[in-house]
Amino acid sequence: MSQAPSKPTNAASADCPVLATVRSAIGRSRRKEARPAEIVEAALAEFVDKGFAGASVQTIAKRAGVSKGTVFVYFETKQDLFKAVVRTNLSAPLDTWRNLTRNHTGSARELVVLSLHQWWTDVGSTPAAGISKLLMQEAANFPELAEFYQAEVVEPGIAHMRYILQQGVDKGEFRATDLTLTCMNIFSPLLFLAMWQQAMGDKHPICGPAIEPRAFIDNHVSLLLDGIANVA
Amino acid sequence: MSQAPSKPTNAASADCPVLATVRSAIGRSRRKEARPAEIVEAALAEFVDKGFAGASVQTIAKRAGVSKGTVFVYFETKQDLFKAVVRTNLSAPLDTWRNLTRNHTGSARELVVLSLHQWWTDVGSTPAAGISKLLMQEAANFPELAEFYQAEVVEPGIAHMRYILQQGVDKGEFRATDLTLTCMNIFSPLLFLAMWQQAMGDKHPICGPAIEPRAFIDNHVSLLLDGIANVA
DNA sequence: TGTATATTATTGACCAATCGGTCATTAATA
DNA sequence: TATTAATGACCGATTGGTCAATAATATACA
Repeated sequence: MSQAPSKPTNAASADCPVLATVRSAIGRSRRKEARPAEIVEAALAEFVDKGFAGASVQTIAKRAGVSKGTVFVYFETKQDLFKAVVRTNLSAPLDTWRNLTRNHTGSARELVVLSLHQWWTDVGSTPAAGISKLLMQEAANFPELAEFYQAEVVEPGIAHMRYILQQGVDKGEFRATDLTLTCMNIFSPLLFLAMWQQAMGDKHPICGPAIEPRAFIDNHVSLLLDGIANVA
Repeated sequence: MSQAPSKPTNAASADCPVLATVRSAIGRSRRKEARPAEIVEAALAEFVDKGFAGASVQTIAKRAGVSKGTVFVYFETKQDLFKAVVRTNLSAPLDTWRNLTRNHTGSARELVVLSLHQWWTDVGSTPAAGISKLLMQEAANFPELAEFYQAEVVEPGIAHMRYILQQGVDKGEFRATDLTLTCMNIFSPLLFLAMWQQAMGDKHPICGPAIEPRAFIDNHVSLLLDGIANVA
């Protein structure tokens, strides 16, 4: 209304030098259905790298191969985009776990090993692992997301592992412990490793010889099940 | 040189409504020695809350009870301040650990328990724990800090725990495992808990009945030493 | 099938606000 | 009075967010 329509200036020299994206060459294309997913995917990478405050919508748009305006066509605010990114990429591999458990005929011990390796395959080693790192930083500023994460990932995950442990106890394979604490102790090294790799992974050769995830998990399971104490 | 010296305007009505700090009432005071530490302390809280990009120097200055200009008197850039914050608050309780180990006469098992509880007392439960959360997010953008953290905290910590474990193995208390992996598996639940409490702690009643750190550690140690498998 | 029109997905110039950072000025101390 | 710690108005750059203009498509008509 009070906008001054001085000059549109379609000068193709502005500041966006290289799009560097798949669909770069061709100018604008119209793909209403595909856009949100593309933007969310680009935003995931950017948010994981820079955090919520550090990520710029401009850069996200560039990564997605669209203009900044387009981002705001599909997401009202930067916060909304952030929430969409988290909600989209949050995942506990619940269905896989359920199948694993349902079809399992061996020992509870084997099932624990399988579940943890499955988690690494489905979550820990995927871009979705970045969400954990992201939420750890932004939880205080997005309490609703923290609750969502708690309800959709943490609690179901713990409930499932708790079920496996309980079966092991019932069958006499495992001794009785505080199952909730034990579940958290089972998951925390994996979550820590996932975040660590998100933070230190690949880039600069820090952390000496990077941790080999599978060996780490195997060691963890070995400690978890048998402990390190020699039978006296 | 090209500065336009229009009007200094000492109007005491600017935009800084409430200082809300200890020394609020009195105007300016001159305490060259105390300033850096005060600013670093205020910055720690702000950086931990908001991350590097999300924290504003203005707000840090307000928390420290000084003006923004003063911050830049003592720290050249925001990045320098950030580095100072990390370097100042980084701590492995190495000396405490060394004394613990030197004076210890009991079993290696007891020493592990003591060391972990000591870590929680000296680091995990203190504001310094926020540094772990912070570095997890910013490591990629501050590789030098990541290396510093690696060299000053991670490696000495692992080396110390490794020493304890080796003694246990030598005395026949512990069985032989991959000591490096085992050390990381020993520390990761504690680090995870520390970060979790930094992220979710106190505020909004997420995470059901918040984790009780000491119980968590005891459970962890119990699993670590004895495992959960029943002796068949 | 080819052309004109209506529709709408996409754009980028623009805006107010805020950012990190500077520096001439101010006031507390020696 | 001389020294210097502390200040806050100011700067250029960048931010999230808006919107009239633009161009790619679907539709209608020939």
